[in-house]
Amino acid sequence: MGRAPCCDKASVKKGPWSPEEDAKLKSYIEQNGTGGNWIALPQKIGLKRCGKSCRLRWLNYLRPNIRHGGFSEEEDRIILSLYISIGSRWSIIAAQLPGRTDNDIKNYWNTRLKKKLFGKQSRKDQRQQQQFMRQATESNGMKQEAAAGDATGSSGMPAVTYNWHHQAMAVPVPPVPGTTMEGHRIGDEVDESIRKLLYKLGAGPFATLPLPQCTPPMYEGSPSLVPPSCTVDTTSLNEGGMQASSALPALELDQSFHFNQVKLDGLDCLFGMGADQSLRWSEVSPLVCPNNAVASSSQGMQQYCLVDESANLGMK
DNA sequence: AAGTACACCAACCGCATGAGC
DNA sequence: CGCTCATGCGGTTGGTGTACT
Repeated sequence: MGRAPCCDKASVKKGPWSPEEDAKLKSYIEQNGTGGNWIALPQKIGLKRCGKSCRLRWLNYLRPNIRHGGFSEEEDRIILSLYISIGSRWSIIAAQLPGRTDNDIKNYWNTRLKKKLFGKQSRKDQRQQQQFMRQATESNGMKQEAAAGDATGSSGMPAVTYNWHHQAMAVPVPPVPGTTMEGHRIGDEVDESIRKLLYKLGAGPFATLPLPQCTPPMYEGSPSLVPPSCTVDTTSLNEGGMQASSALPALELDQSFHFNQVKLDGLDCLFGMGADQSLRWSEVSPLVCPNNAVASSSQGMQQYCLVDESANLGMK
């Protein structure tokens, strides 16, 4: 026995929204709000749409201050950082990017960012790269430094490539750790309720954005480099195991990492586990941890410093 | 020029959860 | 305490436009 449908599918219109429908929905909500009942809303305004569909349309397109497309490097970085710490919880990630919707971020991740990160270039990107290389060849006789110079992405040229392997190293490191393009620390933007939600959801110590806290593999056990409560030696991940220092309750840590292991399926290579070992922490770190871009990679120990948020949240 | 492949993204679907009764 | 219903969320699909062969 299946679940009862949320609306009568036979009498409900599906597919793309027309401008008239958009206008109806938008003007009604702007004047009256949703009334706390999405199911009843389409009937009230004479739309032959499912309530869920109305809600989605409003949240993703009609709501004020929605931005589409044109993700910045900074946004890329935030998305990646959050994805690494909490997985595919797009609504939470979206909450950190004003004007972005979870659907937008999800689409962006699935269609572009993932490829960018794992080195699979889209044809568009390949073309951009080829075009650039042609131009460079024509004008400069293929001078290497010309390409390297533009790789920063700061000149109006398309970045030399969107291939993550190149770009990660090319991403300019912001002057202030964890600073967004508007000059706010990301941590400052985190709504308290979201923090609580993250904690509740099992993100636990991950509830703090990793940007300011993560430490590159060059760390070799110096306590002075470790922010308070707990650390995780991810070298054990390479052995298929997980160990934690005593400061973090083992169960919680296990759950957190179980969650992340599941959710991060496909990100294995970030930890040197994947078949494609071409991605190294030194390449990832500038993107994930701009403040720690120093990473000289080869020492093997990937150290995440986890801040116990529970005290901050008044949960202890 | 036509057919095919690919990229992108809007929208749908179904599950999980919480609120209300 | 259990049921029902509405909402929110993440995964997936389908349509459309564009590039390639």
